[in-house]
Amino acid sequence: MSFARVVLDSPLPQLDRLFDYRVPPELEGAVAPGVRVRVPLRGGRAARGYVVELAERSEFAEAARDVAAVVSPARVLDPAVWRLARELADRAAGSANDILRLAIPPRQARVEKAFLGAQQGAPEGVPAVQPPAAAGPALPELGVPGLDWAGAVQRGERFALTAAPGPVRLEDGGWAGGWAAALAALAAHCLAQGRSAILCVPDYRDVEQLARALSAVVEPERLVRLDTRQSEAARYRGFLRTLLPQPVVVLGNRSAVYAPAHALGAILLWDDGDPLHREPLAPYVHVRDAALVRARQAGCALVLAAHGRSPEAERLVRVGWLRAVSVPAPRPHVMLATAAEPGSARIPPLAWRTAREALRTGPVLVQVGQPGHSPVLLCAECRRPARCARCGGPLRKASASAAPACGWCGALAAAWNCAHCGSERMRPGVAGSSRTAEELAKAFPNTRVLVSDGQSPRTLVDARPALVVATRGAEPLAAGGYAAVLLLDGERMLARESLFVADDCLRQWSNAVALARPGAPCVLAGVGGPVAQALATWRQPEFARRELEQRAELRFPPAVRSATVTGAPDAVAEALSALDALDDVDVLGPVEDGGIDRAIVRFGYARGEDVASALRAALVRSATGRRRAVAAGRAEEPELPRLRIRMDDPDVW
DNA sequence: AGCACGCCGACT
DNA sequence: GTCGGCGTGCTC
Repeated sequence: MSFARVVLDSPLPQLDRLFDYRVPPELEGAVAPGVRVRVPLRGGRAARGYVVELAERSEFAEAARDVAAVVSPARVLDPAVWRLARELADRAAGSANDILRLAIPPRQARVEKAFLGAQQGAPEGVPAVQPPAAAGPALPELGVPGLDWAGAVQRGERFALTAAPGPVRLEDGGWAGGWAAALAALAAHCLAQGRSAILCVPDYRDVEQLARALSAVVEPERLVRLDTRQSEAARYRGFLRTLLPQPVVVLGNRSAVYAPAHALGAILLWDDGDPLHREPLAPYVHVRDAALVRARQAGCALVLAAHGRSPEAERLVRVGWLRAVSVPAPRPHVMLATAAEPGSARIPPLAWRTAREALRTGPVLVQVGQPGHSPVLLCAECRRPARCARCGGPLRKASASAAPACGWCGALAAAWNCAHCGSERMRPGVAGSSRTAEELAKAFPNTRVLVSDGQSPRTLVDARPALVVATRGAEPLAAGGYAAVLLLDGERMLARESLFVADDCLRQWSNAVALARPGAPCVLAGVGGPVAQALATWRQPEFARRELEQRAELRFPPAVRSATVTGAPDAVAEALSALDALDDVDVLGPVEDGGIDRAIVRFGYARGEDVASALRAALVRSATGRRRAVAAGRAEEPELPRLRIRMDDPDVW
């Protein structure tokens, strides 16, 4: 008699552990580690789950019931992925099962059938090894001095890589960012050693770009894409492909970091500071953290590559976990144009001149902060937001010629006057991308003006002169690079209330500057101070280090970690009391908001395990303990908010 | 989540 | 004496 240890597919924290089931004779052999199973639960309920391992004996031998069925023979839960899910869940005070939901795409029966059919002849559950391909493409230069990459893959070394700015020409005549070519080369070398590489990039346009760069150096049948833009079927097909015992290059977004790639040699993460790398689903594990833990567990190499340096990456360099390396490149030509009168000249004279000059030789990128026409209208006198007379909503204009209307109730603001100063005149607030485009079209009558924003992003523009107005993050690549780059609305971008604005702005400006051709002028308008200096001198790591030092003094992340505890006041108090005995832990709050308490716990990295396990235990207690603390209220009382724990939430700062 | 077990009030 | 109320705790 043997037993199957099963992880249940349930969101309940109290079920987040392994359950033992007997393997009935008729399922002997079919129940194998990694397969999806159906199992009974007390009360005639059926649950789904994955077999984590088989065992000869069990503590629960008498209580154990039989595995009900094997859903399919595909071994979709890789042992290494299970270990990763367990550790990440523990670190994030969440369920391993929640991680598995990200790691294993939903089953597609038809896709799986085709996959298993192709494995005919191989022992059950063990896919056939495909013959190694004939001599592949020639390996590209790595271009990172002092980096023994082959040795690094062997020894599992970790790096913060600064990529060279500027686009590069690909073999097929196309263009890609230098960063993409660099990462493609690292992945190709890893593959040449017979090891898999995982490439994680923030958004689908980065996937496209990197896929182009990879196509020159990796055979197509060795490349597996796992991105959010794919259909469910394509994603599952790609996922199953990574289960085969042969090295591949996995390219994708956040969840690619969990791919069960065979003989993993390296994890390569592009632009770890991009907010798209934050996982929006519980337990909210950042891809950077997942990559760090996985690289340590797998003993594989890790590269955090960027044009700049996130404070998190800088911290890892400071503590010696990452070694800083870079692709040598000339420093970009960045000029600062500080407006004489603050808020007046949105496009300073230097920027106009630069654009005019550059337009003779190629496209000019204009980065703006906001999409659309003009999101808000302000009072022309007192500069306060113009409000709807009827409902108090913000007034805006849908296009240049449209009448101002309320963004909430839609009422036209016919005879408007400012509720504050009585003025009858409005002026546009921040100009959006299309408004800037109109403005520029007027100023440069015989020039093409292209717009790229979140709604209709462009990926590539040709090398002919054009003004390319793009919102931050939606900048197209230009063939040969931009002849000039103008960074507008910097002041407005920096004015956002968040601890991380400066990092974020510097990162986005750096990425825009990196789209310029070598030596092309780039103008940052209306911003001074250390952030602007860091961009102009192209010394982002030093800025990151200063940020980190300041945050260490204030005890802000990433100098420390944090946990947000929310819920009913007594539940929050109970959870916090579990932390009393720990040192290097302090609590901000709790503060009350609509019957819900919220507290922020800060702690040093060394305390992470203790804090997470204490909070997790409190969460389980609150989920299993007396459900209705106030049993007296029998009617539909406003349901008590359960306890919620979130580790390292950047949005609270 | 759902369901079984368990310890106090009205009943054939 | 027993049936059943729902609070409490467990799920291999």
